Amino acid sequence: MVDRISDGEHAVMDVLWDEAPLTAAEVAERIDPARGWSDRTVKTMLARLLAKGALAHEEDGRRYLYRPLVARADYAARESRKLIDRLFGGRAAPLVAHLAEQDQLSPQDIAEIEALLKALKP
Amino acid sequence: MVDRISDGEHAVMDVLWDEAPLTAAEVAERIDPARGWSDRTVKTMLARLLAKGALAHEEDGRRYLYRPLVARADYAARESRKLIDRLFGGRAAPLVAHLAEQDQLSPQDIAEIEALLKALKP
DNA sequence: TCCCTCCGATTACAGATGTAGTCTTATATG
DNA sequence: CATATAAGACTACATCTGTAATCGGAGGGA
Repeated sequence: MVDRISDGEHAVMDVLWDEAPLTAAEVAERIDPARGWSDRTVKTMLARLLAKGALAHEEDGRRYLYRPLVARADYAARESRKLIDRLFGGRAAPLVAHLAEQDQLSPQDIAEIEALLKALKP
Repeated sequence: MVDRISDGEHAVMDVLWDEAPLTAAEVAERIDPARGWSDRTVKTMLARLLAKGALAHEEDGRRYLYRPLVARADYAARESRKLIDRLFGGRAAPLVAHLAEQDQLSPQDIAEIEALLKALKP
């Protein structure tokens, strides 16, 4: 049911992934001010996310409390897979290789990833 | 100038990243048949990619030869960075951690990445 | 020479997206 | 009690995308 979360919708999900449930007004307060959104825009995003099943809402007096229905990790997994499929032939290693070539890995990143991989090995 | 390459446009870029220059008809032949596109659709994509500066074309008699202006690696870098910024707080290590947790790394991936990282270290 | 065909250019049109504005209704306040 | 507000519901509208169809001109065959 949750087809695709657009970039704008993602900003709303981000807020609710950090803290939920929240009212529409509370979500609007927490949206990255850099977007310069009016609260109407936030309400539109909430309505669209509800319609596509990414959020649930429960009544709280005469307003709603919104809560995510998709987990951030699930969404991240889907998006990562799409990127890897589209750009790296479906395999993760070329993505890491790519990041490495582009110097997008700090020494700290490298250390962390090595530790991770070590832990993964049988 | 190359703002965003949509999913459909990406299918066309993929063909031209593999082989260029090509005529519109040649691109159409090479598009993944799974898309079921008419050649009109391919022409539309070519026109849009031209307009947004992702392709160049040169005349060849009464038709054009198209070639990419953005490199696949550059595009991959931009898209990877966007994903990492949006979903992983701008750091690559959590992405790899995430792939690991989701069992999206095969033993071969792990071996390859380890070798890569080893080579990166001073 | 005249028409058919193949190409690019232009136009179409519905659904998604960004970005709100207006309508309706149920409280809260004077 | 009457009315101003504030929430959600519905509507708006331009742009981007997917997916073509149509128009107009240049070459090639009859």
